[in-house]
Amino acid sequence: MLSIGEFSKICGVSTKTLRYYAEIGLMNPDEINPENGYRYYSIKQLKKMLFINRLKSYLLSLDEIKDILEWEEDQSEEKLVSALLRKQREMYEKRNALDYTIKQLNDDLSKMEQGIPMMAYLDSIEVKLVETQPIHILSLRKIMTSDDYATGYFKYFSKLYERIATEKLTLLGTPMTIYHSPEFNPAGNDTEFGLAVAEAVKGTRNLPGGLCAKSVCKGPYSELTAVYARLREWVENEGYELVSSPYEVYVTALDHANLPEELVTEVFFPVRKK
Amino acid sequence: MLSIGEFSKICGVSTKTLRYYAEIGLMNPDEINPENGYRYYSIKQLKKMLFINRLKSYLLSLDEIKDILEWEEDQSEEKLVSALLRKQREMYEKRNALDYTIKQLNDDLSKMEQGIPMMAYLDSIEVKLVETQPIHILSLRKIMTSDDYATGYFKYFSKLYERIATEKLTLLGTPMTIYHSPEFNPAGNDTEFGLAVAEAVKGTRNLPGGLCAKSVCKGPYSELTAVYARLREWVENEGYELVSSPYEVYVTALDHANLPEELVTEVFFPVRKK
DNA sequence: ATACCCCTTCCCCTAAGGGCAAAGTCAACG
DNA sequence: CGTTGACTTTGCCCTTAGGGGAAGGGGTAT
Repeated sequence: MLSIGEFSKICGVSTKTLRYYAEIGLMNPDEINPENGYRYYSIKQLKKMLFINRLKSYLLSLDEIKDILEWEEDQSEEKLVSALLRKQREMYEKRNALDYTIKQLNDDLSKMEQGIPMMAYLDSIEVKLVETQPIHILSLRKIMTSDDYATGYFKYFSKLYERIATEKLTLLGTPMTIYHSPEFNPAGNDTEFGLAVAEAVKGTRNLPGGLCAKSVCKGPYSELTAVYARLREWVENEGYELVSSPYEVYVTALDHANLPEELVTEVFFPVRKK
Repeated sequence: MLSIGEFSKICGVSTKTLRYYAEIGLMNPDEINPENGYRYYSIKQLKKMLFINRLKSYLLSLDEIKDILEWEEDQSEEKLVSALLRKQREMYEKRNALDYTIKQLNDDLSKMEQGIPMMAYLDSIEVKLVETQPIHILSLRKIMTSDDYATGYFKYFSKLYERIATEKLTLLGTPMTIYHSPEFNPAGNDTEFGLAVAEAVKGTRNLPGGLCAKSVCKGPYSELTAVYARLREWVENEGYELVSSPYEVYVTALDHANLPEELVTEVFFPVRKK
């Protein structure tokens, strides 16, 4: 039997960590002296500890590792493989995200080398005042998190397209979303997915027309907030005020064929003169 | 002026976050109504918020961002660039680490496909009983964290080599480290860097010889713990006990020329029969 | 005046432990 | 046998960047 200190030294895990693992039930010492509470670990547990460390290095949480250790024996093999394959996918996604961020950072750095301030692109976002016509939209209203936004986009617009097809409605224009949430909430925002149609049937509602401040966002959706900020600034500077929820029109669909750099999104802020 | 909700919606930042940023002094609302405590943000702050978000996307901590915002104006430009270059380096390192982990994971997965359990390699680590001779070592004892281990390795062995050169001592064998810490501590471990020399001068100490369990670790240092565990297991199974601190001998130096896969490290556990 | 939404502060929660303190225990040395 | 120093225990607070929810007060449109 090994004292906690010896065990710690051999596996390269702090005693603090070992006590924590005992606390959360991930790995209990093989024996605890009932008189003084001293923890003693067996040689066999060294291997278990190394296994835990290996899983940790693959970015599994302690909870996930605990599950894996509890399967043990019966069908542990294939379940472990499937868990690792899941992590593998996560790691590839993580690497793609990291690569994208590095690319963005390099873009900004090369701009700064040319003396262009990082946020200069904001001032070059153009705003136009337009008059929109009232339309009928067939819509679905859902609470969406930004994470599964892409999934939801496909799912709900597919549903809407299906209805248009089965009910033989006349589609006008491209998909749009309207943001009803009074504030941004990472847990989910009140989002309306809509398609303009010629007919007014049940399930459609009227989207009133009127004066709008409009900008076009070319690029990934992550740059939309900049467009929002610029529009809001313009509204203020020109002496207008918002009258209802802003909405976006997707000129190019989010599709596997489109690179995020090629996306075109129009943003509308319904306004009136103050 | 924008209420916290409007501001939140436009920048895509939750009100919770905005209150938190005010709390830590990262971004205070431009105006607070003294009667009801309502926060009001100006249009100008939209740009600041977007800047903060951009820096956050580059993995800067809120503390680092706060520093950057406080430089503002004077030499902010070059300091910002240098901070971003530092982050760029960190991100490249992070990507390399991620790539390495992915590779390891893929190795394990392909082993498992062949029906080889993940931790099987442990049992194939060979242990030999050897008799070592007492030697003199010129050494330096330091508290080292595993992070700056590589740096320290170069630094301290360089110092020792320098002394050997200036004092014209006779170098015997390759560098070694001895682990004195009674337990593993992530904040730093009591590590002795030593070089065997023929002469006994001041600054050298005697490293007693004797019976040792010995294993060889081929590969990166992260696999050393497995060797430690295997050695400890062997010591137990064969009825020996540890008599002093284990030590490692670096057969191939950690050098830019060597890939981690090519490193060879001998691990010695001084033992005696129980 | 009411209803409903919006805003405030306050407190607890996260993952994976680290730091520190007070107190108890063990083993070795004299 | 006693003491010292090393080792271990529990307990409490701290970390990042906020999220969740409660309790209470304010704002405004009807």
